[in-house]
Amino acid sequence: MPPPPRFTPLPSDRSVRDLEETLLARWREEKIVARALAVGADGSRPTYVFYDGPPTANGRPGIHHVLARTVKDLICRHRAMKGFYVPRKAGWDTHGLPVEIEVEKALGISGKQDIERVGIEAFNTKCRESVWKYREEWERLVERIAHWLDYERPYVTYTNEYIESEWWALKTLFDAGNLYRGHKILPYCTRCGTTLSSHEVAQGYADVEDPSVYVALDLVGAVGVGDGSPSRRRIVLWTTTPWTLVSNAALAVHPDLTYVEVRKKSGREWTLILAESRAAAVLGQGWDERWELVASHKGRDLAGLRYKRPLDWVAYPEGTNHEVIVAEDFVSADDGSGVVHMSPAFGADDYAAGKRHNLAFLQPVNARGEFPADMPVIGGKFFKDADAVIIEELKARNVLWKAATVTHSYPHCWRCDTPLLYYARTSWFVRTTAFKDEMIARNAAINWNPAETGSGRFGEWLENNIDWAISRDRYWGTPLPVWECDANPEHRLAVGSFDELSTLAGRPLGDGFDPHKPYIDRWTWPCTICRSGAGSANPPDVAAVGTMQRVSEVIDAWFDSGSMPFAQWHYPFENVERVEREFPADYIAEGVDQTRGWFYSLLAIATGLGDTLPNNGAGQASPYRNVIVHDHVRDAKGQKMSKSRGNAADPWAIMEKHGADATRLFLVSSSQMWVPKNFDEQVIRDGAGRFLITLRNLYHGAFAQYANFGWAPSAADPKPADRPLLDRWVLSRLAAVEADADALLERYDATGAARVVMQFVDDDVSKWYVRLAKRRFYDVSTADNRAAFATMHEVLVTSCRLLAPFAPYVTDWMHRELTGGDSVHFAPYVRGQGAAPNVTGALGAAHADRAVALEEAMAAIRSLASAGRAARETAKVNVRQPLSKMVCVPGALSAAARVHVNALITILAAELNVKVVEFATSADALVSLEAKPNFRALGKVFGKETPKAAAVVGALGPDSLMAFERGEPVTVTVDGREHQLTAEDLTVHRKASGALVVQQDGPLFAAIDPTVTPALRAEGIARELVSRTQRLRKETGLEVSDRIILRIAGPALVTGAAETHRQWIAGEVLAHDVVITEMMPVAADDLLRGVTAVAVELDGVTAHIALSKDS
RNA sequence: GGGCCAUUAGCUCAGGUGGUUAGAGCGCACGCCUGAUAAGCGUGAGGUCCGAGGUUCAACUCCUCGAUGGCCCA
Repeated sequence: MPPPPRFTPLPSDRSVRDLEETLLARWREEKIVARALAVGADGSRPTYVFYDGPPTANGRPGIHHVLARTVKDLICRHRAMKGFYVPRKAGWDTHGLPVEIEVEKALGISGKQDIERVGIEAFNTKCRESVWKYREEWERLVERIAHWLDYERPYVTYTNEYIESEWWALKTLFDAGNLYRGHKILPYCTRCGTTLSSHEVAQGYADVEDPSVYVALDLVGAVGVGDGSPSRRRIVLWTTTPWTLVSNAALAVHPDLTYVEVRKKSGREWTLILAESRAAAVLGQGWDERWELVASHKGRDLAGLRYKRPLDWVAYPEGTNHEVIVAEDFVSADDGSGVVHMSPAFGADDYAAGKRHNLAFLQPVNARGEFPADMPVIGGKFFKDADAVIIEELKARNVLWKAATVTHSYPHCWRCDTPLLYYARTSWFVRTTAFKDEMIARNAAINWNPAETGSGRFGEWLENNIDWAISRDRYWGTPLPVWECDANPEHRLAVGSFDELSTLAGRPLGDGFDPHKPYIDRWTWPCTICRSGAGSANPPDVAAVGTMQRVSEVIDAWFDSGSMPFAQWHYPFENVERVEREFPADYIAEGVDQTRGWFYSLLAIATGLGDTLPNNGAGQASPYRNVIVHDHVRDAKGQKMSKSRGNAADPWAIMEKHGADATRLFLVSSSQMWVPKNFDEQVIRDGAGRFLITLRNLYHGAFAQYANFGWAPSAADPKPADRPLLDRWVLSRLAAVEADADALLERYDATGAARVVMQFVDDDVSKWYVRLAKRRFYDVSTADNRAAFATMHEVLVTSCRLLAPFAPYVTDWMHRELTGGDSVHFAPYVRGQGAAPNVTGALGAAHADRAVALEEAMAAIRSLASAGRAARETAKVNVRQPLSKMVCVPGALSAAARVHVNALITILAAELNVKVVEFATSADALVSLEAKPNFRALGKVFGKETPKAAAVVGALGPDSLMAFERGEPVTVTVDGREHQLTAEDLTVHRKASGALVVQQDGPLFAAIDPTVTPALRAEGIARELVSRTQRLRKETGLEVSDRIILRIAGPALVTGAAETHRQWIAGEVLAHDVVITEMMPVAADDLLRGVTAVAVELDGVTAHIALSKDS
């Protein structure tokens, strides 16, 4: 058996799926993820810390997770290749409302009463199981898309260790006075029975149609204006929540706003008061024709007037103020009537105004959002459902001015879609306003990608920061570790560890200690403060000693995730050194929706904890130094993906069809991370998929299948400096691309990096280098062959490394084949990378292999080739027909590049199949000179006269231009103004004139002489014959190395050409003998001897060729 | 209702500080190659740069006002 080929073939029928799955199996076998995570863990490398924002595993992973994980993975992978130790601990978010709601659904129950009936113990047990529902699928997908992170030892937010770390944090905040209980108006979900934090509310805005109701109320004890006679006066208020009128306590006007009092001209007996600027909106266009102005008032003058409320179903408490007009700054004249109805229990502004004016506080809605059953008309109704009935009632009471509807954005519960109720509740808060400035300062130090998110969206959010409502009146969450005395709630303390709890309670934790509800609420003890008599003037009274009982709340799951920098390591109880080393993070990446979520909770908690965390004193960094914010994935048409629309892409189907490499590459390269991405499978296939096919073909088709004839890297390969210019050019480009890709990744521009490498492989390598160097791979023995192989090998190996973060599968496969060594993921990202990681990547960096002038020259050659081909198309002479001459101008080049252009001219000649390439000179009759004015420079000199000046410059004749080129002074006169032209003012272009066929590309041009002489014609025919013969060889199934006997017949034109180029033809087609005849005698026995013959049309004449294998 | 971000060829995207004929890839058309062939390559046709005003000698670029889409806030 022959030895296996050195470079395993990668034929195009090897499916992506097979390749990736084979590799995946190999990775598993090698335990490569564990190995990758361990590199440098011994302290041999500097650390680059990544924090994983924990997902919940009670939902299936979707395609947007593939995007998120690709972004996370590729930066980490790059930094690991750069020589860092990159710890990447996976995490699971396991608490909170989403989990509870899933369990409610599973149990077929809804609401807190149902949960209490099931029992908290049973309910929480279900929750604990539920969070792992899709864990297996998650882990499989993460593995399949090659997101390498530590799932062996993930952090899990419900574990005792994690919770204990949070207790420590909460106690730290509590002891600093930054955790407090307050009574505030908070957005509240009546179905879930809990308040929501501002970032949760932000998730749930939706456009809804609500009533828009104007109500006209009578002023009480009013004295009429104008003639002074008593009359009825009415004031118009506006609301979109008619149900809150039940608890109306006051009306608010803006003190500085002008209000008009008007009477209908048709002689009604009453007047109407409303904001002047709203009159048209409330009374209709042209209102002043129908209404007369009786008086106008400043808002502050209306304050103190009394009115009669519209609905009187709830009694006002003794000693409160009610049915009074107050002046408040928050009143807006942008909508409504400029008069705002106040209901202190149901609005934050109302509540604050209520405090200021001692207004009656009516809260006739229970925690389920229902009115009391015994209330007239709306008894027992859900608050939102009362609106219609109340409008009817207002009509009946003759106080309704008008009712319409308005579509506006209203907050809903982000989990269950119930409209939220702004409701006065008791809740626990983190006093983030106390360290708002510090958060803003830390935020300023974060490298946000894109920058606008940090300065804009997130920055503004911080500016408007309010205290963080962290408690939830729910069941499955980290319990708030605050204990309160039932005799005196002022006796209150936070417990910061389980040991402390054990000590306070005076009993051991015992096996199976669980800090969750309901168990934790059984931990009580006699209040030590009562016992010591502190806080009381009286001596201790043993009978009055209260019991310390935990408050009932659990905390916001966002507090869980925001605690992960320390809680994932059970800090400060364990792993102190680890956290000292791995806080803060160098890098995180999440979706825009996390701006007010995880991005905020990380910052708020870390800032609040200050120097109780390592490296985190005042003025220190944020908990993350760099962040990439990615946008959402939408469907191919730009629609939001959702289960209900049925347009959500299934990541598994995508993996099967396109593979992880193509999917990742598409997600990264098609557009920046931070713009919404349209997920179009067609684009995956045509873009990233196609690119990967090209890469594979370069490996297999252009390199491996020939290298396997006997090339392997060795000292016999010429040194780069001794290789042909073409090789040196592609190596220079490689070095440039390597530096650029690295620099772009260093600055978190993954899209830019992917594009720069893809562009190089496709354009420079495939379209140019391989096309020109192709024939050099057909043999393996000469120095020239070895140079080509060595160059191609270097290009492929390095390209694999550069692409490894984006397409980890195929690059690893190829890299192993090419190097015979280890996985690409353990290779250095940049060649010559020292032991110390280099993070100072600069675009266009210098490199030993860079030859900038050569790159410049080749760019010019390529442009000329393109112009030359276009010229041939114009002349309708195909490339196989040799032509005598091409005349060109390579444009403005540096002197160094000019030297290279001369050396590269043979490439141009071969590419365009011309005998000679000449450069046009000014003296050349073929060429005329033309001035191209530079508006930018001329504009500075001539200002308004620029267009005239440009025209004058453009009209300069050849003599002037030649003089200008020689450096002699040339002046132009515009409107009598003289100006001596400088090199800045214009560029001189050469243009072909005469009979040549010309194509121009800016300053470049190429002109070909289309004349086909008989000799050229013969040569063209010889080339055609070779081409047809080659095709025939292939059709016949000959091996590329098989020798043949060739017979050619045809008219004199054909035979003459064949005769002239017999030697060359024979060499090209590997013919031992070329028989040239006028006729093609096909003897009967020819067929038996394996002769294949065809008639071919060449350029208008018919020729016959026949070949047989020469055995 | 307010704020932010988009809007450039059929599609996906580039286009420092305003400068003359706005680019690329894909797709499309036409063609080449046939020793990368379930590949490879070339040429070409496609654009009122969302609209309307304005500033300027000159606007895709700056300003104002709109439109559409998205995100965020109240």
